[in-house]
Amino acid sequence: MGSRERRAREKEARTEHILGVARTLLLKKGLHATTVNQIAKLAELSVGTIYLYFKNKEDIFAALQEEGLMLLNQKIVAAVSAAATQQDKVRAICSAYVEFSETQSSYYDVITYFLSTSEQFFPKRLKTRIDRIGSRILIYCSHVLEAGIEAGEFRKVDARRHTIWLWGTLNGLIQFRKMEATMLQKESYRKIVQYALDNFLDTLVVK
Amino acid sequence: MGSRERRAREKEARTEHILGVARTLLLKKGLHATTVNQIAKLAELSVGTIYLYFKNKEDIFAALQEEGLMLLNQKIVAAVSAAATQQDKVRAICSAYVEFSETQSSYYDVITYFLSTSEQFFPKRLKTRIDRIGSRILIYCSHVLEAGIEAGEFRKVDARRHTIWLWGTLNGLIQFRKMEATMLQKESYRKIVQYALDNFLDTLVVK
Amino acid sequence: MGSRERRAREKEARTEHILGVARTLLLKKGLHATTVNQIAKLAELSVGTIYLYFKNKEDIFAALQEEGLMLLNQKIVAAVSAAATQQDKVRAICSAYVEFSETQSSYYDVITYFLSTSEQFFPKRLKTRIDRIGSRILIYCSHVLEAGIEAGEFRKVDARRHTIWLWGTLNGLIQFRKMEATMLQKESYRKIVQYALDNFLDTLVVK
Amino acid sequence: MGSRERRAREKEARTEHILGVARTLLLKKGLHATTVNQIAKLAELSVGTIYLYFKNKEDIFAALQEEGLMLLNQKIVAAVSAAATQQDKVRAICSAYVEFSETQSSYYDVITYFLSTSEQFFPKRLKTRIDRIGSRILIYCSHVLEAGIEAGEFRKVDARRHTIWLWGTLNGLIQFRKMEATMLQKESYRKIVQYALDNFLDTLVVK
DNA sequence: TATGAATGAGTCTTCATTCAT
DNA sequence: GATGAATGAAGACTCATTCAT
Repeated sequence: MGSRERRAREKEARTEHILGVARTLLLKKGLHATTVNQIAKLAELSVGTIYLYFKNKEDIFAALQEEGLMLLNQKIVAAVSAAATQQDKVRAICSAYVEFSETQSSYYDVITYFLSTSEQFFPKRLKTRIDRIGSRILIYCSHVLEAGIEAGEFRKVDARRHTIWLWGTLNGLIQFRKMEATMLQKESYRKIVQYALDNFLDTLVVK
Repeated sequence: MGSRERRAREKEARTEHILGVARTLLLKKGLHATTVNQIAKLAELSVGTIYLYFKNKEDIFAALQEEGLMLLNQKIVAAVSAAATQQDKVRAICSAYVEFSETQSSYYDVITYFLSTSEQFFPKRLKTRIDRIGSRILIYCSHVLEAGIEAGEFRKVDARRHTIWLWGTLNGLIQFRKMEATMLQKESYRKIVQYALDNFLDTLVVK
Repeated sequence: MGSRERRAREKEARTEHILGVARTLLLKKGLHATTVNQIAKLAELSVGTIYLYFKNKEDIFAALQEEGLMLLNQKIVAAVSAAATQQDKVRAICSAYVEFSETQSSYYDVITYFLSTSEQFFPKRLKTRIDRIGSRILIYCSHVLEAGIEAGEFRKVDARRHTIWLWGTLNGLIQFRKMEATMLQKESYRKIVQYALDNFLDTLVVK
Repeated sequence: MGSRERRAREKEARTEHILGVARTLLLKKGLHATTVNQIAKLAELSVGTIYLYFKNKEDIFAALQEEGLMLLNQKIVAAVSAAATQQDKVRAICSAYVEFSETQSSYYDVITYFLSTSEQFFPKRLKTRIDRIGSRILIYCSHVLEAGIEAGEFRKVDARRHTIWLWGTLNGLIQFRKMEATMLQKESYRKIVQYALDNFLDTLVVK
């Protein structure tokens, strides 16, 4: 009987579908302005059905966030493995991150949306679960720097702090994308990121 | 007649008062949980009166943001003038910024709250007005770098880009404060900021 | 300024009005089937207005109950003072109680409705407040029996227990009114009450 | 073929099973909070199946009530047959009733739940069917009193009315159990029942 | 100017019932 | 017979905004 299997697959497909719609709405209208009724309508489902797949409105968005962080993690790991030198690995991380913020912009926005949403919406329970995934990524990137140091390719910096610095920088600069037209005066934020990365590597690479 | 004057002054005082209350509530409860009725009650005014001074709930929070940016601008200018060397001026900017984000955390949060809130809450009209104030600050900081370059104290970097890089970094790292307990593993984000600044200056200062 | 006064009076009138509508609906449809929307509609008010006068659906019905118990208390006290002999006072209590259950049947039903609604709907807080009013009535009735005993009109019974017995009996029998057509086979429950009271007094009065 | 038989037996067993679950839930959570989905889950059946055995949610609870009254009837008959004197038979009825209200409190509550629920939940059709079973119990008890009168053990009272009085009293007092902590001031309601019964028998027994 | 009672559309969530498989 | 996913009307409650006083 593939019936049970088919059911399971359909269930997952439906879940994905709802999540997709929710993501779209969240990013178009923001967290609070996105209502369950809207999600239902856009998903062409009844409200009740939404609640069959998710316990809560909260649950929907938490799922979205986890999904996003997982995906980011994968992208970074993949990018790093494809790179040869340690310096290239660092560049790869940045590219992966920036690219993720663009191609998966919906996910990226959801993540930062909640990063900056201090405990107001999410209960601690969900917050920490998500922070943990973030930590995993952080540790992974630190390892890359450490490897570079051990390989003699990088100077003996504080790997952890350097990583946090890099990450903060990326987050901060990516946020400026929304201001390309105004504050950046039409200069592509990507060029700024590239500029920052080059300078960052200057502090790191042994010459 | 000083009567008209007095009235104008009273009007402004009232406006300030409402804004103060709104800020308090916004930061305690978040944007959505702050209701006009609450503002009215805490301000010991009637709801109607609030609408006499502000067209909208939206308007209240936009005013809050402008106020905040103005204040930030002042702080930075003051900090810079107090510093002697160009390097100190840069350090002063950072301190001022981080301090502002802590001591005037209410204002800082309001600013970033909306910075990261893509057109969700504010109509474009308000957004650009705010970006413009941001630009002014940016330009001011660029001038400090340029002055340092001209003085031979700094290397011939791209002042504008270096400034944006710095600002992005600061913003990004300040956001991590919320994660001191989790992702930063109890390390003070301030130390991270210091670490980043030292490294940043390494890319800038002529040795 | 009678303005503030008038406001207060209007406010109370409105409250009464809502309570009246709520009572009507509660008794016609039961607690759960009575919705705030219905109350609003029947009261020709908007839902929001209902919530201006009552914090909760719960609050509405609690108010109803207290009102009812207060009224009952008054009726009993009045009836007792009008009676001459102790025996007459006891009869007066019963009459008052039964009459209350008929003429103020709405109130009576609300009271017993909640008496029998074990903590499911009301939080303890409200339950005990109401029980307290009930206790007051109970004590008052006990005093009548005690007075009769002291006057040598009644036998030396346990006044408190005799009172509870009487009250239980009345409650139990009044409940049968709903079954006049079926279980009582068309005999008026009032006659049954009369019969019970006569026999009850036989256990009490010194002959 | 025993097949048809077996099927009938299985059907009945299933019905009993559902009823059992429904009773459990009803008493744990109250009528309104008990949902058909819950019943299905606890019964390890699908919702659809529930609707195969019962037309309605209403139907389930009506069946529950009938079951309960049947059981009560049995208990009373059994208790009476075990008693020797007529007085003991009356005491036996009371004990049986009070005990039923305690040990089978689930059933008792269901019965009174709906007794006091004027046509709110049940359509007349169901109400009268239930009243009829109640009547049967009433008549049976009357017979006990009549037998006592005929035996010269009881005074020549109106057997029917005396029975209703007794029953009303029991019901009324049992309701007070919920108020042991408050209105009864920690005195066991059972003692009150005993007290009432003793006094009741005083009006009945020939001395 | 100032008030604050009133509005009502809109929020999240529940649940009895149906029906295709 | 049995399943359980899907429905959608209905529930309690909120809140930005208006307007008669």
